[in-house]
Amino acid sequence: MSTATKEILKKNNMSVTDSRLQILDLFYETEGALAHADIEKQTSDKIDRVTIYRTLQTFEEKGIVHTIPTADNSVKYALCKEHCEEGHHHDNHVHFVCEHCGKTTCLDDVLVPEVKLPRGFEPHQSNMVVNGLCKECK
Amino acid sequence: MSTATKEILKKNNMSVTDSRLQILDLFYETEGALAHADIEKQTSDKIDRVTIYRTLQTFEEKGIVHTIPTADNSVKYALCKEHCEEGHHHDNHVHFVCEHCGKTTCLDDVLVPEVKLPRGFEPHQSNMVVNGLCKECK
DNA sequence: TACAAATTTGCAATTTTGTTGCAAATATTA
DNA sequence: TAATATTTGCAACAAAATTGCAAATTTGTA
Repeated sequence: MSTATKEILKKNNMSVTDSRLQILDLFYETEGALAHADIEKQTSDKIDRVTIYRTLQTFEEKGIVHTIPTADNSVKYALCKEHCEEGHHHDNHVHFVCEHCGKTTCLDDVLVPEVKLPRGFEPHQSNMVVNGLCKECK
Repeated sequence: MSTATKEILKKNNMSVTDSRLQILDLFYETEGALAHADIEKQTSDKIDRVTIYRTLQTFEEKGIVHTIPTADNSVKYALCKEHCEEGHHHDNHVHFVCEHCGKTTCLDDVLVPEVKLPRGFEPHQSNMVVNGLCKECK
């Protein structure tokens, strides 16, 4: 329901609008990540494509969602589970993309392992995406 | 020079054409990965956009280059250093993207570590991208 | 509650990115 | 060198994303 999502918007100093509520609700109802096209299909036709782009961008800036780098280079978004503040993401968990159904899952409990980089490289953030088959598709 | 790259094309059963030589030379001259736009800028205007798309696709199929999934979801290509055969890539190394200069580097010696997935997930391939500052930009 | 200010939205136009079909040009093979 | 096969460039198209701006909605305040 919109009550909880409403609070999230307020907490982040965002105006509470119908589009934002619908899109945020959708994220909470959905298991796995969402692409722009998914959101367009699964929300009211009243919401313009452009609004969806802008909403996703705002959500990302506010630390509500994060983007996932997938192997096929399609942009996907998922809810930030915790610790994300404005302008600074902590989505240091592994993402899984199913090769069969295409669903992208945040493995919140699997942290991206540290790696030793060659001399001179200063790491700030790591991303890891695993492709394979999910439970349902095996 | 084109002599070496020419051999690579021949070895992979590809016709030796000017476009392919130019693009492959560019990869050998360039440290770090290249996006389609980079190639378009840095080759002769005689080479058509479409040809670049098709050449990159062919190179990938032949195992000459591989794609890199970056956090900003732009498609980048880098030379496969070794072991890549037609239709089967072994680019299981970590990629580094500099936040300052934007350069993408293959860390050929840093292998993507294995992670333990939750029950039910069957991994096939892993990708890891580290963001931060490179030697030059620190 | 009502009003002014600030923010957000939708539309239209445009840009960027990627794809396809096909004839002309180029490369390969014999 | 001629015949065959492959590749290229062009044009048209399709999809994805961005921008400016006026209208609509939301917010803060009286």
